[in-house]
Amino acid sequence: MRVATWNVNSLKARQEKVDWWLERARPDVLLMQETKLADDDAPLLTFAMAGYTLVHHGEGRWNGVAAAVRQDLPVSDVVTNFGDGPVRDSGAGATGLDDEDADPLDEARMLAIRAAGIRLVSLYAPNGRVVGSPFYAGKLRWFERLRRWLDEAADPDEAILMGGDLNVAPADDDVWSAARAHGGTHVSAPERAAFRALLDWGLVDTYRSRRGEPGRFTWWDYRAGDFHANRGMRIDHLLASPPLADRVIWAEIDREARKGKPIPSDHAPLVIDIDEPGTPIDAGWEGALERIAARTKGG
DNA sequence: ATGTCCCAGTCTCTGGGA
Repeated sequence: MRVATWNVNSLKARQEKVDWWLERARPDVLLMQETKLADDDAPLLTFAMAGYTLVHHGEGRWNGVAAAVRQDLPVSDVVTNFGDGPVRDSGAGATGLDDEDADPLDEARMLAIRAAGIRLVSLYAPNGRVVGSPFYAGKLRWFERLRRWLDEAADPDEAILMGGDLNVAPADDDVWSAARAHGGTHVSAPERAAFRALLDWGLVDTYRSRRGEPGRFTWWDYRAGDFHANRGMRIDHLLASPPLADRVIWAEIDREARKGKPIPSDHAPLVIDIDEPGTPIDAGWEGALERIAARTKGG
């Protein structure tokens, strides 16, 4: 079982890159964020042609979360926006987040489904902009709502996998420079406490549980050659409940997807393989590609 | 380096967000 999460920074602009990556990595499930599409514009046919069912929760110009699931895996139990009702339309006429009444809990940032016996959640946490700003306060409120949803609607003894752009670098090893992180967000103590509250509930940071090295990031600013200088942050995560976390045999960030033309997203996909305990762990990405190709061929 | 990319509307440029 291969699951990935990727902030695509506009699914419309990135369709070709996403198609390429689905072919490259052949995930069973790809969780996506920042699709920037209304549900009516979700490219269901394009994903169907690639062999995937697309479940989409969007609002238009901003945000938007989705899950692409291998076509032969039935999808059930769809929940959007923590079950709190419809999000607001950010399309024509909307003023965006500058609206004083804007609340990230009214935005398309959460989608849960069940597939392959796993509860899968695609999450796009608010950016927060500047520590102490109303947007930062909204970010922390959103994390409180996420934790409450876990408390009320989920169970750490079941198979649950939460993936997404959480816009938090959990530790200093997860950022090129904690002192220079933009606006001080993503690394502040309250944000890291909000992340830890998810671990306290019972979730495991699957990437960190399998990969100890510092300086491995999922996001790099487009500007100033930050990607090539590896000035980035590890802010996209796959958090698993213990029954799943114990079976994670491999975790990787695919930097290849952040390179080349057409212009990629500013995030790279994070991917994990879940298999029987004791399955040998391949050294790197190419080995994992070979493993998935062999399994695909063998049925 | 105020550095780049996305989007929609004001529409071949601008402004907001990341």
